[in-house]
Amino acid sequence: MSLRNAVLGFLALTPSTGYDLKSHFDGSVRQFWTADQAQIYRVLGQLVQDGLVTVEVIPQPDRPDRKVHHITAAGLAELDGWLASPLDAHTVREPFLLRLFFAGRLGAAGVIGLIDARAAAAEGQLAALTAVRAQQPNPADLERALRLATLDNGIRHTQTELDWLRDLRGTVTTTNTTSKEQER
Amino acid sequence: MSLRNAVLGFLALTPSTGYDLKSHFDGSVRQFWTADQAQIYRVLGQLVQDGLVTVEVIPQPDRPDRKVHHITAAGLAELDGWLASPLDAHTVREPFLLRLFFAGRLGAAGVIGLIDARAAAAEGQLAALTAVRAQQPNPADLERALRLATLDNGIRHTQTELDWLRDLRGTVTTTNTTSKEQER
DNA sequence: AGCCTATATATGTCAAGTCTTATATACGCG
DNA sequence: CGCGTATATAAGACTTGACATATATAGGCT
Repeated sequence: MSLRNAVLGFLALTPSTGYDLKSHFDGSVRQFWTADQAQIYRVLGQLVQDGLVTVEVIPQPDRPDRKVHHITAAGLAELDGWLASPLDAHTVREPFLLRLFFAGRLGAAGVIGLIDARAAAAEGQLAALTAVRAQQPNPADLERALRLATLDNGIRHTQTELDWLRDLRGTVTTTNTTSKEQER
Repeated sequence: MSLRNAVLGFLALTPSTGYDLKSHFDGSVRQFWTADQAQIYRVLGQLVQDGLVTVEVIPQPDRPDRKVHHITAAGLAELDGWLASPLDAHTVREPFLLRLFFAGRLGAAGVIGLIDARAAAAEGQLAALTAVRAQQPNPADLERALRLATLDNGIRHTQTELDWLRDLRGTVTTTNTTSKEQER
């Protein structure tokens, strides 16, 4: 359901083809939302049927015609309705935490391996995000400020994850040592 | 696919019925993983078919018989394989960030409303998590340390979210003021 | 010469998860 | 006395999303 609204959101910014939309998703919201290409086209079809979007066909000689989708007044209304609707408690899915929860079986060494792998991934992501962040100019308006904020959110949470991993690594080492000593 | 492994993980801790498993999911990993009751039963069926789990039927006079599921050696092997497998980059879904990305249309006042709603939810969650955390004894072994760590992860990220929201609130107010002054 | 990528849309299939309903009994609350 | 909750399992319908594949051309890389 959010994909539908996200597509409306992008179309409110600028009319786009399905192909364009896929680029927009991959380019600017990838870190907190992904969209499947096939799903985008299906959603566009629904939006047209529902009268929230109109299609302008731009013929191209060599390639498939561009079907540029424009948001309608009804579409904007639905978008605004979504933006202003109450927040629904969304169910988080963190596969890493799930694994960690059961990872005691691996023993301390195995857990350290998991932690380090996770930390490496987080370091990479932090580097990528800060690199993107460094290229951003100071936001001139609210819209840009918000987009920048979503980026900062990712950076802060990634940093928090790294901090937590560092502390956990220490704890696991200590706990393991203690446990070994108890065995003696 | 993770649900399958999580079920194996719980069964490795203690034999359980589908009903028990639902309670375990809701009770201890709810904050980072959810499981649908119907899905749990379907997964249990698959695990039995695959020989990773055996069923012990305990008749009950009044109620439906308890079908206690026990993990097999093959099941433990599969669990360990999962625990030690490389981490797959999981796609994050943050509906709030998606909304914020497009929320410029709402104007500063509307965005502040979104931020405050999110902050209220996060405050509530932080209170709930810290309350649970306060009841936990110091972990005696690795398994308990890891479970406590997943709780700490939630607390830290929730705190980070609150910090970010506070800063964002300030930024939105400032940006809005600047923008208004520019309009004059 | 062959392969990959980019541009552009579309269908088919499958897996996974969500929601609803069904069946049975017992206990506590108002 | 009815309603919700707890105990227990299970099937059905439905939605979403993920992945593969098809079509068509052009340009660049190896």
